[in-house]
Amino acid sequence: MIKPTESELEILNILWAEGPSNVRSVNEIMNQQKEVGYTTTLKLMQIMTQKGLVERDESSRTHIYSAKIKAEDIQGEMLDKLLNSAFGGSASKLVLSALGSGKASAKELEEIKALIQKLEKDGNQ
Amino acid sequence: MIKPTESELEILNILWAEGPSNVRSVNEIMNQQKEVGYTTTLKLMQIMTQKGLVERDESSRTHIYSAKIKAEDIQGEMLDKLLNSAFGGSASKLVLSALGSGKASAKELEEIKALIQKLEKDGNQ
DNA sequence: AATTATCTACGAACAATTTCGTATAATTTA
DNA sequence: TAAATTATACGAAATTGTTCGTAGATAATT
Repeated sequence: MIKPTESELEILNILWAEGPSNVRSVNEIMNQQKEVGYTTTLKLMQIMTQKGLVERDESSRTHIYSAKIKAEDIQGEMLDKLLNSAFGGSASKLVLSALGSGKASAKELEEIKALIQKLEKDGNQ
Repeated sequence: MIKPTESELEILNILWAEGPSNVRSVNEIMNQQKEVGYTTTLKLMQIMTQKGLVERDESSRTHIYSAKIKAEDIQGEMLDKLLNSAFGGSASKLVLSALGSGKASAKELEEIKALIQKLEKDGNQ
């Protein structure tokens, strides 16, 4: 699978959140965080099309782009990379670090607990 | 805080694992994975010194480098970045993805469960 | 003491990524 | 319909990161 660069990932995130979009609206969302020229975003999205990261509907003048890869796939891959590059392969260290920062809500903690219980049950069979 | 590049992170990992080291030994460990010239590693470590990522003891001809930042700090920072760049800020999605890949042992799952319980308890007070 | 090995410093080539200017075409507005 | 706006395409500059060659100093070996 093709690995997106930093900027490409930003765009993918927008497409995942917003669904199929044109360059202008992607660029506007990008600009909420940092200033980026329109043609910069355009160029990136063109490159992403070439790489097969996004799909482009050219039926009208304003092209519509949509993410071609699933968020989960990239997430899993990047997580794996981080796991090995920064956490020495220890998933628990990573999880502990993630939970420790206090970013998960009570409901989310429940979800995680439920998954752990399931994993433990399956593991014992 | 300064964000290390890919290569710099590799070196930091070695320094975290091995403790204070000279360029040669870092380079040798690097070479176990991929071929890298000695001066390449040297240059990287010099740059890292400038950036303040490592500290250098110059008291003898062969300089000794040690990581200046804690593994936990970088880990937390990189995790945070990944969280926002690839998981839309949802810590639970990240954790679920990490646990789902089956990389955590039974003992690790217990650790995580214990932390969750602690978090839930603290949160209710 | 001369040769060889090992070390740092440093510039610069190379590569990947990001940014944007300019050209050109289509559409909308005045 | 002329002018202004809004698109895409594309080349190339700018930026960032990586790699390494060469020079010069110090230390070890013969």
